[in-house]
Amino acid sequence: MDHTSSSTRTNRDPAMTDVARLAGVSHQTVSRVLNGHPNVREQTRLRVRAAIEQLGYRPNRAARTLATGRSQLIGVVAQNSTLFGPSSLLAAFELAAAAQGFVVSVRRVRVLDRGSITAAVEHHREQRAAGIVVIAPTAAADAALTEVPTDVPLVTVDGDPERAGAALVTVDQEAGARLATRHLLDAGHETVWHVSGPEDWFDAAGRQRGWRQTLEEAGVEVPPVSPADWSAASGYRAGLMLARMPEVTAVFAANDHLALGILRAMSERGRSVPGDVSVVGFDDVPEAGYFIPPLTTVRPDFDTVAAEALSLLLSGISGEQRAERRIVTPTLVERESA
Amino acid sequence: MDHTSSSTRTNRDPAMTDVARLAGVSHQTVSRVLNGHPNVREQTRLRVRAAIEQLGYRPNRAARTLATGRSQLIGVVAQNSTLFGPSSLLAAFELAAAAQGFVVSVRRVRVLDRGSITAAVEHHREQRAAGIVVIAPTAAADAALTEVPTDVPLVTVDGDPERAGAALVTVDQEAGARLATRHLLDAGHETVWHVSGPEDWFDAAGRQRGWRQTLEEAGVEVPPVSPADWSAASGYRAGLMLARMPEVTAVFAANDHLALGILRAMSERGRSVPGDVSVVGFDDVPEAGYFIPPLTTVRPDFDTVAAEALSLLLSGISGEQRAERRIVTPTLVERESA
DNA sequence: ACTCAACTTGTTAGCGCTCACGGAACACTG
DNA sequence: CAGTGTTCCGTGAGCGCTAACAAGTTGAGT
Repeated sequence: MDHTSSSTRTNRDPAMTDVARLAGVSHQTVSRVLNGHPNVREQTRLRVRAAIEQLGYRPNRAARTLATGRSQLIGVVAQNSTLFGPSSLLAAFELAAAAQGFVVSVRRVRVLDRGSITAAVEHHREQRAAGIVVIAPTAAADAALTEVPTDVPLVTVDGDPERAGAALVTVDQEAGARLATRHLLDAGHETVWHVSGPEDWFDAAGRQRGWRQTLEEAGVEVPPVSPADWSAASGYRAGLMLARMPEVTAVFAANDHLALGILRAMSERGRSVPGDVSVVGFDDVPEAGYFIPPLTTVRPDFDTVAAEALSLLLSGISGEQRAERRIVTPTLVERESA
Repeated sequence: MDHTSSSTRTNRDPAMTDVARLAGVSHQTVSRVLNGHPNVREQTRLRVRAAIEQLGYRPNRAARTLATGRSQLIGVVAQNSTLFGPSSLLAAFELAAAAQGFVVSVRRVRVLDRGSITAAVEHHREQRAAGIVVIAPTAAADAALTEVPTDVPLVTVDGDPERAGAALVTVDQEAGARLATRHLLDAGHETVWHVSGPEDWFDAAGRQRGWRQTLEEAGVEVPPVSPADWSAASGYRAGLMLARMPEVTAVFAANDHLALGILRAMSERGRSVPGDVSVVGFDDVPEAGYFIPPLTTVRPDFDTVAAEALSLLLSGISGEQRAERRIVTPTLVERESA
C-alpha cells in the first residue's frame, strides 16, 4: 500500500493533509472531525476516521498550540524532595490533570528560594503553559510569586493562607493541629508538648498555631516548642530531650516521621508509648499503622487538595480568574499511640 | 514607551519579528543570537539582547518545535504510587533532565497493565516527545513496550533485566539481595528467611533470586518464601507467621516497609530484634535509621539510576540508538537490626 | 416553484519559528 | 586591482494546525 503516491517525501509522520487526501476531503474537515465539531456529515466523519486509522495519524500538538496560542499543558513547580506530603500531592495532581486531558510538566527546584521559583515559573511561561501550579510551602517560595506576571492562571498549593489576591488551595493545618491537641487533652493530659517542623514552612507554622490556640483556649500551660526539621533524625533528637522530662506525657509531632523519631527515643529511654507518654503525628503516611505502637495521626486528604487545585486552575484557564481560597479539612486517625 | 508603533495589534506576546524590528535587524539574526550561532557581530548581538530585554521577549517553544520537528520534551510514564523507590527515582530524573534543559512531562497510570502503558506512551508520542522513559517494574508493563513503535528513543527503568534489544537501566537487585543474605549468613545464622514483594515485579523477583542463590551457594536450606506486597501491612502479617516459628532467626525483607511491619510483628510477639531475630530491608528509606531498632538495609542509588537513564536517553536522541543495559549496584547500610 | 435558513464543505491566511539559500561586506592573497 | 575566502546578515518558504470567511448543498416553509 502506497500512501505517498502524490508526494515524494519519504518517511515523515502523516499530517492532516495526508489524511484529507486519503479521505477525499479538505484538511479542514479533518480538523473538524478531530475537534468534534458538530457540523460534519456522519458518512464523512467515518471516512475521515478510517483514513486516520489507516495512516496511523496523530495530530501534532505543537502545531495546534502555535495556531491557537494556547496549550493543553499545566506546569507544576515543586521542590526536590521525597517528603510524603508533597509527593502524594504531586501524584494525585498528575492523575487528576491527565483525566482532564492535560499534560503535566513538572519542574523540580533544589531549594525553595526566590530565584529558583521565578526561574521555574518563567520556564513554564516560555512553554506557553495554560496554567501553573506552584507548591510553595515556605515564605521564600511564596514571596517569589508576588513578582511573577499574572497573565497566566496560577494557583499556589500549600502557600501562605494569609496572602490575598491569589488562588490558593491548602489543607487546614490549624484545624488538624487542633484535632490532635484536643484529642490528647480530652484523654486527660495536663498539657501537650509540640515538636515543630521548620518555622519557615506554612505547614509547620499553622500546625504550631493550632496547637497553641487549643492549649490557650483550654487554659492550660503552653510548654516551649521543640524545633526540628521534618526528618526522623531531628524527631529522635527532640524525643531524647522530652524523654528525660517526667512531666512530658503527651507530644504532638508536626509530622509522622518526627513522630517515628520520637517513638524511638521514648523506647530507648524506657518510656512506654502510650503508657507513659502519648504521641500524635500528622500526615498519615502509609506505614504509620505499623510503627511501634501504631501511630494516631492527622490525615490530610491530598486527593481532594489536588482536585481542588485543578478545578481552581481550570476555572482560571477558562476565563473566570478568581482569587479564591479553598481549604481542605483533615481528619484524625485514631490508632494506639495516644 | 510604545513598542507597537508600526502595528495595531494589541496585547500579544512579543515575537521574534518585534525584537528584530526594535533592534534593526532581521528576525533571522535574532534567531541566531538566541541559538548561539557563532557568526554574529558582537555589537549586533548586544543590540538584539537589549531589545529582547526591553520587550520581555520569550521564545515560543511550540513554534520552534513545529519548525524543527523535534521538541525538548522528555515523556515519563510512571505508576501512580507513593512507593519510595519509584518516587525518588522520578524526582531525581526530573532534576537531572531539567539541568540539561529538558522539559519533563509525567504521565501517571493507575495500573501497570498493557493498555494503560501503551496509551501513556502514545500520548507522549503525540506530544512529539524527544524521548520517553518508562518505569516498568512489572512484566505486564514491560510486555506492553514490545508493541510500541521504535521511532522515538525509549529507555525503560526497572524493567525486565533479561529483555534484549532495549535500552534499560536498573539496579542490580540480585547483587543487593546477595549482600543482605550474605551479611546475615556471615553473622552466623543457619539460614535466612525471605518476605518477598509481589511476584510480578522484577524488583521482587530479582531480590528473591539473589537471596535463593546465596543460600544455595552456601549449601544451606532454602526455607519457603513468605509472599507479600510492598506494604507494611503485609509485612506485618508475614512477620506474625515468622514470629511463631522458633527456628526463624534471620529475615531478609524485600523492602523497608515490609521490614517495618516485620519489626512490629516481632515486637508484639516478644521476639527481640536483633537479639532473637535479625532483619534486613531494602531501599534505605530516609526514616529507616529510626525504626526500632534502626534498620540494616540495602541502599540502591537512585540518583545514579536517574543519571544513567538520562544519559542513555540523550545518546538515543542524538542518534546513536544503542540498546544498552546499565546496571547500578547497590550497597549495604549496616545499622542495628542484624 | 422560490426564498431563506440551516447544514456541510472548501479556501485562504496566518500562528512564530528554523532552514536553505543568496548576497553584501570585509579581509587577505597574488 | 581582480580574485578568493570568510564573516555577517537578510529573504523566502514551509513546519501542521486553526480561525474566519466564502460557497455550495439541502430542506423546509410559503
